[in-house]
Amino acid sequence: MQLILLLSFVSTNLPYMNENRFDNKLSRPGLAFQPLYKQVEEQVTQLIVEQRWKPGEMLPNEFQLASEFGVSQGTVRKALNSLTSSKVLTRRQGIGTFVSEHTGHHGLYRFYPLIGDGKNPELPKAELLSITTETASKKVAEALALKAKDKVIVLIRRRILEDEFCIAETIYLPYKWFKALLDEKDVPHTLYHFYQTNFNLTVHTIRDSIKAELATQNDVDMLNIGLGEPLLEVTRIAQSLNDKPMEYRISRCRSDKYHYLVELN
Amino acid sequence: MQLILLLSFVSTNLPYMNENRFDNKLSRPGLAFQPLYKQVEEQVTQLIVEQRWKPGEMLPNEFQLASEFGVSQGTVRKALNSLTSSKVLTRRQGIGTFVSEHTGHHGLYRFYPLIGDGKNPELPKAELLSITTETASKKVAEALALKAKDKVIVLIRRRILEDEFCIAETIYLPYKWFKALLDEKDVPHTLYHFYQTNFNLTVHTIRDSIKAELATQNDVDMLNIGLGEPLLEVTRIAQSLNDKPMEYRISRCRSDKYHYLVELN
DNA sequence: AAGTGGTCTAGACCACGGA
DNA sequence: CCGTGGTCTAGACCACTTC
Repeated sequence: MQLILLLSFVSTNLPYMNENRFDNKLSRPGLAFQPLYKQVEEQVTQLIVEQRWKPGEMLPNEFQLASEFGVSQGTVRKALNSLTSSKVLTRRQGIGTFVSEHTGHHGLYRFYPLIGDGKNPELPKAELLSITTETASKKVAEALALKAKDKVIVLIRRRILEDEFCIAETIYLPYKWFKALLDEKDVPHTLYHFYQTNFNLTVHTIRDSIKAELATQNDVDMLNIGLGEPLLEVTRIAQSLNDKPMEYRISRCRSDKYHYLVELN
Repeated sequence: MQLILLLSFVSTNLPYMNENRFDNKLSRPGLAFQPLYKQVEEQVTQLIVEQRWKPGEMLPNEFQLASEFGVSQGTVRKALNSLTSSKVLTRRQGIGTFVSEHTGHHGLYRFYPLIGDGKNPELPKAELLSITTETASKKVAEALALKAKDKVIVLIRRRILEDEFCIAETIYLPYKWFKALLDEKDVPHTLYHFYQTNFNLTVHTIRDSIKAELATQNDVDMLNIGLGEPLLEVTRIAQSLNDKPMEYRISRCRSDKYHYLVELN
């Protein structure tokens, strides 16, 4: 009898996977069920996408979020730590939890793997040569998950390290998200931070395919190198926080003094 | 035996950061203090290095490990999950926790980023051309953290994908750890699994530097390609579980039909 | 001193896989 | 059926930062 009473008390209080739980905004029954902490992760990500918290802003503390989502503080913590390990959030003891900014040497560098031989990583400057609008080619449309005749904005840049051209880049952006870019007067060197602050599009993951190529006449003109010299061609698809492709870029990189660096574990 | 010794060092049931804790083998006072779960991570890693559990073997369950290390089950769980995310362990619900094996498509692939264009990842076969012993050059000694005149074992291989040579590799291994390799009759295609099972050396992290190069006469002979064609040269340093460099390799890869793939997040 | 995230513990129940 | 890891909660204390 005591056992029964105890059980009924527990189930009203806050049981794990109680039926009441399914009335909660967070929980779903059946096959599509996700653990609560994953649901919290998704909710928080969605709220960032919706700009409830902007990059650099501080989130409420764990207990406030816990009561908002109707879960315990420990579950919120697990979700926040998971988002921290995927670089969406930054946590600082004694301070708070912040939406990561793609700025400085922490967040940005990891997507700039081209290093001068024997040197420390350094962010190159960029010289913007043109901004145009085109109809996406088949390859570009596929990479950006666009329809056949969708428009894209095309940027052509040269990147400069130590007063020397090192990379020639062609960048394709979906017109539907980036059309305001055409009116922009000053497109900065650090595009990913610019995307984040001006278009609310944060680069979350990238996929680089690397090939070796010979310098064409165009490369010679762009990079001031000899015809037929070997170059690294890096083809990149960048995905946003909600896993939609947001940038397609082809970078042709001098390889005589620079190398592409990867660390895996 | 180790278990008994370890248990004898463990002080009684302990509160968090109690003074008694500092008598525990796991805890250290002062500046070098590490959280308990990190200490458990290090201990478990060390025990794997010492072969208390071999690759593929199952560890004791969380409660047994907890009592052995004198911490709570939750702390052990945090340590085991962390080691799982760094690919040292593999956990399967309902089964147990295992030391990761560098085999099959799960553990091995992540270190083979060369993909046929438009194809799915596939492990290449290898043709071993020579095994020799040399004195390490300055560059090799530096990469492998060896003394000036230490010896290294040098393997030269060609790798084959779909009946075609795609990579020419030169591999340098510290003689002190790999000397038994000289007596080996059958060196298999999958070296990292071989290192793990025969030499108790598990590749944990790699660092690849990628450059574009022109095919030399040697490349022409090795890969059956045209002189002056562009190649990817991948220079790799592989580190073991205890972060010591264990392999230095230079791979010259055909780039006409293959590309090197990186995903970052 | 107050507030934050970080660590640690304890205990409950669930889901999976094998006997 | 049992044992495993997975999820969730609750509550304690520690360490860092700012005021």
